[in-house]
Amino acid sequence: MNEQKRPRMADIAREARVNRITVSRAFSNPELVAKETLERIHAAVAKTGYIPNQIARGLKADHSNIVSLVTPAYMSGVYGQIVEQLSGLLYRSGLVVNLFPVQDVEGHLNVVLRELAGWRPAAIVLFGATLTEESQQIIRNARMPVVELLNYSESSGTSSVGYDHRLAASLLTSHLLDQGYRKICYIHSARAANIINADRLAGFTEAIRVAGGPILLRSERDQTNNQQQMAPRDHICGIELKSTTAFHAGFELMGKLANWENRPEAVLFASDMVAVGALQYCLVNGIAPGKDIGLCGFDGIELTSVMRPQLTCLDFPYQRVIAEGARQILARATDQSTSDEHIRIPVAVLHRETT
Amino acid sequence: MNEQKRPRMADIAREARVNRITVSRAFSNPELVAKETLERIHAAVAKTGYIPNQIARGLKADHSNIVSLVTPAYMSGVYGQIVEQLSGLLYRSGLVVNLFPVQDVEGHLNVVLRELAGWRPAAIVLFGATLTEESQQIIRNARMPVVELLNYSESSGTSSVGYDHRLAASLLTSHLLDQGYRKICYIHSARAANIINADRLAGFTEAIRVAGGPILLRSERDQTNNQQQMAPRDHICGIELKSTTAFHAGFELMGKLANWENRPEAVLFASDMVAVGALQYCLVNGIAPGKDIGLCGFDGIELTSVMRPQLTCLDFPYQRVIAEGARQILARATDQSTSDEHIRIPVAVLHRETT
DNA sequence: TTGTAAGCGTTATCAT
DNA sequence: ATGATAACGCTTACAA
Repeated sequence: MNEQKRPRMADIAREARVNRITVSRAFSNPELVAKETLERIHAAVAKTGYIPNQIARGLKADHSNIVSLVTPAYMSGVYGQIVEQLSGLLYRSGLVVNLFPVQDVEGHLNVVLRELAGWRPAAIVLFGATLTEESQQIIRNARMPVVELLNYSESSGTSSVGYDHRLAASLLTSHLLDQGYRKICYIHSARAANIINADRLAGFTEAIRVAGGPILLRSERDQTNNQQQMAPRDHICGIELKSTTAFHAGFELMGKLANWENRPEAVLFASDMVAVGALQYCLVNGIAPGKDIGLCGFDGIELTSVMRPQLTCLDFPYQRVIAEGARQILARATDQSTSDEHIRIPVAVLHRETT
Repeated sequence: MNEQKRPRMADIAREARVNRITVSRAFSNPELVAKETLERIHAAVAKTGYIPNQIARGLKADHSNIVSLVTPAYMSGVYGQIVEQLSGLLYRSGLVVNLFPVQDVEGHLNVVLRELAGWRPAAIVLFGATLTEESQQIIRNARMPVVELLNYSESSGTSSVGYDHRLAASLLTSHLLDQGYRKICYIHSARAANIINADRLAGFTEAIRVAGGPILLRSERDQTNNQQQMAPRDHICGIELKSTTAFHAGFELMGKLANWENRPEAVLFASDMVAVGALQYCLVNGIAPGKDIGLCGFDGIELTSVMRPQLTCLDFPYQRVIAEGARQILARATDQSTSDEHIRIPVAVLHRETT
């Protein structure tokens, strides 16, 4: 396979009886090349199936039209939509998006970051990754524009568009308290290699503390065959979940919560998918969400409004993240000197039927 | 911003008082470098924040450890899981995965393909893209290993691991017929720039024809504010849906189907998400799936088993796609001479409660 | 409008 | 164990 050698620019040049540089120009500045010459070149390209070597091009140019997004390996909910639309917008501006999925594994982020930076993309876009000191070093050393999306941060050296997840969690928790719920359980991922998760947890505990409530931690590492019984007064419950079974995890977890001696009055879920699973459990088992128990999602993926009763969650205008994000990326990819900008997207509680 | 120049290998060499080539070796063959020298080099790297330029490296080496996946811009259901796990497996073999999302827009695939091929990845992985003659040309000219995932194909020049979507659709349709359903409606995306969708449609019509039924086409371009009323005897209904509103689309479409004069006895959905939306409509509106109407999903995303009643769909062992896919990619990325291989993953109908 | 010369940052090959 | 030299395929700067 692949016996024949790949054609190079020199081959096109010979074929079209011009200098290599003219072929180069035909690609980058066709308006500078005579129409007839252009045609010969195009013919030669078509005939040989020439594909310009971006690597060689990049070596000289030291920039590319690729925007690299660093994302969680499993892109659930809003992530997928944001990537889809962002990619569409940037494409229209001549940029090609590529994603580097990061495993939730020690060190993977740094490996990816280093590799990616070595390819000198036009810009690096981060999706709620937790940046260790080392990660930040890498980013700084890369000396290329970095935009953080989804979480609002004021860290210098990177721009950001997103909302304050701490505040958001706090708002949702306060909402539950306002509705009269007292014993509130927070369900989040126990493996929180993600700044967003950490911020949300902080927001929850803060709101509970402000309300004078005790915070009782519990981490359930394996919710399928767990030995430990949950204690009746737990407020916070971290579950270690495979992202690919979030719905089931929510379903099963709700089963346990419902059977606690001292069942929580409301549950706040850091993941909409887990929340939907839990909602479904309630529906099947005759527990009326919004009456018998309060259920609250987070970002507000599409499903939260398709399910009946509809899940209370955040009113999060993620379209603004896309629009502002695209604008920032474009500006920074084009003009390296653009300075940092931090845009906070406002969120509110979308009070629906489950609370 | 980014004032200072990025350090290069020569800078490290000077700093560590060695030749450039020794620095190079320190990265690629550290065992050939004296321990002490290695330390000086590492110190210099740490001090300057040097990041090897993959572009320059690639120019000389003409290969990289990057595997590029060409995926739909919005990765729903199983796609996401496959990418996540595949990326994990390949990472353990020293390969870094990056995704190129393709918009469902004329020509975008070819733009992406050409760009991507120019970066000379170790392998190209295709996710159910419809390859035009031009796309195939590009792939052939790229002269690099190509693996098609998710759809079984026997096209030469690329390996493949997947199932036969035509057969699958046919199986599901036959299942519905076997259950006694006669008036069966098939709901699929009207914009089918995707070989998978085309195959599924073919499988459905084939099964209906074999059973002696008439095929009645209808394409509904805009299901939110459509002028045309659907005809009562339609068998096939293509809906043009924004991928980000699949659940709602299913919900609303089911509302229409349910109110046809001559309501279909069963509905086969090419998208699980649309199917779940439809199921939810039935639940809310007192239509009993499996009794009043047959509902059938496709791939079998997690939700199909969390919803009650559980959705009938395919029993699709996608883990095998991941395992076999990773094996093939690895073999081809490592050894360019590996020959084509076509693996057909068997599927069966998972008869559940909605049929 | 087209061409010449030089060099982008790395590694393969061959020395020492 | 380390070094010198010559590429890799393209583009920038300048020249004609």
